Amino acid sequence: MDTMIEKLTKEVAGAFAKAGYDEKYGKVTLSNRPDLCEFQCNGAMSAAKEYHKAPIMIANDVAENLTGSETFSEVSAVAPGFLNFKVSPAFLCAYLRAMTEDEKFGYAPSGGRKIIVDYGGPNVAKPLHIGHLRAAIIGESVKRICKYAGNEVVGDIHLGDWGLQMGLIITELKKRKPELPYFDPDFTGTYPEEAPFTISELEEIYPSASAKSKEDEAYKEEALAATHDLQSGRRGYRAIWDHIMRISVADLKKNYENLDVHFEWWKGESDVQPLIPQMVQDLKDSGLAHESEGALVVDVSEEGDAKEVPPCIILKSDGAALYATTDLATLLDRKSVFDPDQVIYVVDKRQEMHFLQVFRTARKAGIVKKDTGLDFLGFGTMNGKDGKPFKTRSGGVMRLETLIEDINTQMYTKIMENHEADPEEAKETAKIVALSAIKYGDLSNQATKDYVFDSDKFTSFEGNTGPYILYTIVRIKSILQKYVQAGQTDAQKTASPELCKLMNPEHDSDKSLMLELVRFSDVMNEAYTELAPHKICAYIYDVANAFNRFYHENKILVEEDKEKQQGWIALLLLTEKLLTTCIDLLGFSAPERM
RNA sequence: GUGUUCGUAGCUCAGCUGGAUAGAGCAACGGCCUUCUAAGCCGUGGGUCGGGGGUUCGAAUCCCUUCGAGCACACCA
Repeated sequence: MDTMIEKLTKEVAGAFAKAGYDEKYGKVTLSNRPDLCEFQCNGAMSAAKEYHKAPIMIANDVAENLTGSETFSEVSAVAPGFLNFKVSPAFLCAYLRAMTEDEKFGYAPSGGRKIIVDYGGPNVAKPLHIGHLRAAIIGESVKRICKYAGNEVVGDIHLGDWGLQMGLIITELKKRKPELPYFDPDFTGTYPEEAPFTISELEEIYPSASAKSKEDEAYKEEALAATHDLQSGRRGYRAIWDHIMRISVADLKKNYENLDVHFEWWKGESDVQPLIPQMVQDLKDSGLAHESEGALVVDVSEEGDAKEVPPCIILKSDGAALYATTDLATLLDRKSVFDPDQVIYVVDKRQEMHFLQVFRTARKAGIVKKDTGLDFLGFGTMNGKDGKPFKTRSGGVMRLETLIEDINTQMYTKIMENHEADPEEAKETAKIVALSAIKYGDLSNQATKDYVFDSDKFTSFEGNTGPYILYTIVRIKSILQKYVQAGQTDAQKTASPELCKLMNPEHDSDKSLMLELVRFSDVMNEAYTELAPHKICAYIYDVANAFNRFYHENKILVEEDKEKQQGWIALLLLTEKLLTTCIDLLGFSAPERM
């Protein structure tokens, strides 16, 4: 099914052709003067050059060819050469009806590709902090958008599970509990199933070990050695590593679940380590990798670079692999197990250079197929109200759990202040609404920009916020529920045929709402091709505004004219389904009441 | 220093691939609840789109320049 814009463009392009002009000028866009028209076409002005003719004459020619069109109720050519349109109610209703009958409201993306979204990147044994929040929120939404666009998509958390932090933990554990069998090189029995630490101990062990290693050179040496031993497969260390992983991953899962963020793959850096030696050998054999200042590097600078891109380091001068190496091996692994058409990295934008190097190396070396898309979706920093990176009051890094707790509590308090509510239900509702506040607050900004995390603003549920969107949905749900309860027919059944009853725009609030709903496919196309969740936010905000205006002007449940009422109910159903779909793509949901 | 992103109302942000009078929200002020959730709706005030040039019939948008801010610039991830 064509989108509204596509349909209109075809029609107008046809009129251009009929009038003897190139149909490429027939592009229709949303009006930016809603007081004058609903849609517009500026093609006559661009065409003026080619045909050496006054734009208004061209516009007039085209307008003439559109007279009698069933699509438009109004076509006018306005100086200097604008073509202004209003769509006919019948056409609008037909389109809406088609939307209600389609599972995706007429959205028909090409889809069919295999996409990996890489959006986690937490380190095991370290608690999630607010630095992980944006990746999780944006990545989850991008993933859902790509899925909705008909692609086979997997989200990969890409755990940091192979670095020095592991050696540090092992070292510290050894100091504390040297009697454990893991440290006895001669131990040949079975290691205990129970881990020698809990998650909270683990979270305390790492920072303390990290601090010690910075002061104590010998300690650091030991940790490095332990890391090396682990990586070369020392049995006892590997067993500790298994414990760390099990405990830490379970905890991470719990935390991500709380954010309604779910990964299909829980792969980590450790998974691809076995691929590295061969990959490095191949890079050497092909002549791509060469030695430079003691390190093994691949040159990736290209003609036309504004600035020379430093080479991609594959092995450090001591022979150790690093970040880029692991990322390349990960791409190799992904190719062999999933063969993606596109890999999207949702990462802090400060890593752009690194990924540029990795992408270029991957292409040069054939680690990805030629036509595999590699996209870097870099996001900006989350700042506090002072405009500086978000910190706790004491200046430390804030744990994600703490942040979420705080917002939940704030939201709960507000709900209870607002009206009487069952405390248990209010608590659940608060969670749902708080999540929408956090996510919408993030996603409504362009991902690439830094943004200010202002919890007062996000929880204020006024204006352009998640709670406002949820409130709108809840309002609709409430009416639909009452409509059904009032002994009317099942609301669902009245869904589509009645839409045509809406033709009569007595107030233009219902037509405005319809015009918003009809934009859905165009918005989805944009959000998908640009990987831009904020477009969906902007859209549902418009829909919510249009609905609330409509709601205010029309009393639905007491409407005497039953046909009109049914038409409205159908409109509500569509609005509700559409909003619900959109917030699901953003990664949150609506409660029944709030 | 080089590169890069950005600079829009007091604050936080939109502005679709160049179009008509630059839009929201917050904050300020004024209306609207005996009727479907007032977490709402309607209205008022608030702008030299950092400055300067250029391209164009037409620029917040494209190009150049300048000022200011963030970020990145080979063995960390």
